[in-house]
Amino acid sequence: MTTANRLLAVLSLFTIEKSEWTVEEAAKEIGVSVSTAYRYFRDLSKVGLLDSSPSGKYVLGPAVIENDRKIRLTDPLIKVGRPAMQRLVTRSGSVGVALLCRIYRNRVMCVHQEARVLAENAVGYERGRPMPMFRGASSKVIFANLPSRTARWFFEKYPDEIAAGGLGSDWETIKLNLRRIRRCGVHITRGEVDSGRVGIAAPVFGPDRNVIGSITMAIPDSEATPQFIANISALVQAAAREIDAGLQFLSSGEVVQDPGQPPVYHELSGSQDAGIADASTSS
Amino acid sequence: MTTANRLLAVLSLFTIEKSEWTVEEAAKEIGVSVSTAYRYFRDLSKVGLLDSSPSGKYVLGPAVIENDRKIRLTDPLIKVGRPAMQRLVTRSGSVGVALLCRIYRNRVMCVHQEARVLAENAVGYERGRPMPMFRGASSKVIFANLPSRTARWFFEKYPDEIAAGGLGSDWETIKLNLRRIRRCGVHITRGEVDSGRVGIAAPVFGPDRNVIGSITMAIPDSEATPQFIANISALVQAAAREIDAGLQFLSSGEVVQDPGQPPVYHELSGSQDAGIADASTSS
DNA sequence: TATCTATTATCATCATATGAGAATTTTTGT
DNA sequence: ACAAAAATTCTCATATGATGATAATAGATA
Repeated sequence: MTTANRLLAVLSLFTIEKSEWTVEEAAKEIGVSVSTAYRYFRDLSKVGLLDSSPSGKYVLGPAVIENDRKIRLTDPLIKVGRPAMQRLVTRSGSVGVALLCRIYRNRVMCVHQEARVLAENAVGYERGRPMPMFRGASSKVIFANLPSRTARWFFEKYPDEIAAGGLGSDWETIKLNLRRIRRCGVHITRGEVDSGRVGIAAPVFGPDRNVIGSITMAIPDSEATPQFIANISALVQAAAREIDAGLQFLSSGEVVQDPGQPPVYHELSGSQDAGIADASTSS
Repeated sequence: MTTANRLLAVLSLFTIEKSEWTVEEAAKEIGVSVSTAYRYFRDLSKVGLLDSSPSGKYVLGPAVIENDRKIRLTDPLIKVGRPAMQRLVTRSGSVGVALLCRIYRNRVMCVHQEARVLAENAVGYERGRPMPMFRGASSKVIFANLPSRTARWFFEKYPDEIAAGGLGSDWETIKLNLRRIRRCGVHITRGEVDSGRVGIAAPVFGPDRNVIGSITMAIPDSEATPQFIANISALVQAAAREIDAGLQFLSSGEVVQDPGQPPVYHELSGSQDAGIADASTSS
């Protein structure tokens, strides 16, 4: 265990469950002397990542909020995704919320949301909340598009969670289900994350053509007629292709700007029907 | 320069202006060998604070977003402030946006916003954006309530910015202005941060009775009749006292819960008139 | 004021962070 | 698909500087 690792381990101690740490607690937990723990806390506090509340308790500091703004404004995926998501919401009649998710530590995390009214944004995929890889449209559509050996690795490690997600208990069945989702291009789930909500998700690929995340529309059950779902599915897929293209553009080109609606978006619209047909049967 | 400092310095390299760094750039900037820089980048990436985009560029990583959620859900100030701000917005007729700000590195930063409709939240005090200490109601009301020697220190260091903020050029004048704001209990500015917006701010004090931040209502110019401003001023002050009391309660008591509306809130309502009268003349 | 607690400073010792370069993996161009 | 280039990790000898015990100070509490 190296110095840098220990320092970052201290930062990782701060969780939702235990958000306040004393220096002595942390010292014991990390396995380091109190002197050293004080040094770590001092250095982390100096850059604002920690903040000392009275009585020797420490909590996460304001630099976390500042960094979050930095990432909101500069992160390539979010920068490319935002305008595409805004268009998606508008085209969907401003009902529901658009979610941009990405892979994070063997889980899936929402990194941006767009909606006309944030009022009813009480969606389970809250921004910044790591979610399981095998439940909900946003997650499953990512899982299905992982390289097969990666998916296999997940199966070895989390067979029970995968089964609980309804994807099958043996590798053959799972492989079949994943292929179906992959071929479909879009995946639809009902009430898996939020009861009364339908999720319609499409995978987002990085410049190297690997899945890096997904884009999802979550709409109320009441709106989810087959017709409407069909429309949304097409729109979600289109938005995903926009983002793919935008990322590709960013990684190749030099100029940083809103890529708008790249032409590639229309080229892929032919696969929509097949996708929707499969999607409506995959439940 | 210690190891921990260098590691954190790397993280601090990532700004809005330069959000992508190669290992070699960072190595040169920090003054460390490329080998070491790679170690730093690897360790930071391992915990998700950095993320490698293709072609050797690094950007801030998803752990930043996860940490932001942690702080939203656990930070004492935000936890206490949120319900008070929701009440404030409701009582204000749901026009405008409530801002919770705090001191951060000689500046003022918004850490939480509440509004009925986030649509028109295009407020200059964006969450996570460090703002000057001498412009806008949120900032000035904090500055005015700093310990006098701290205020003095700011004067020595930033005389021009203070003058630009309209607080005076010589220490005597400044001291007078600050005392007026302090006595007032609330401070009102018009169009200092966002044109067409009026800011009404009150200081927030920590358990040790030192200013730690402020709470502000930003309302459209069109709504800002003297009558309405008077009402809002009282509500903002009340919200500030709620937060004070909530923090005091948190630091003394053990149980963590929404403190609701502590009784102390009504005791201070008598000072509203004086505060408003002064405020409307301080412009 | 006096008594805790929290935090910083001091310093000798040795663990380990560092830098240069080789080796390996990944990406890019054709 | 292959070759060239870039990115990243690995290796290792050396001395830098991180560490822990203790003392000193600051700060809170009563």
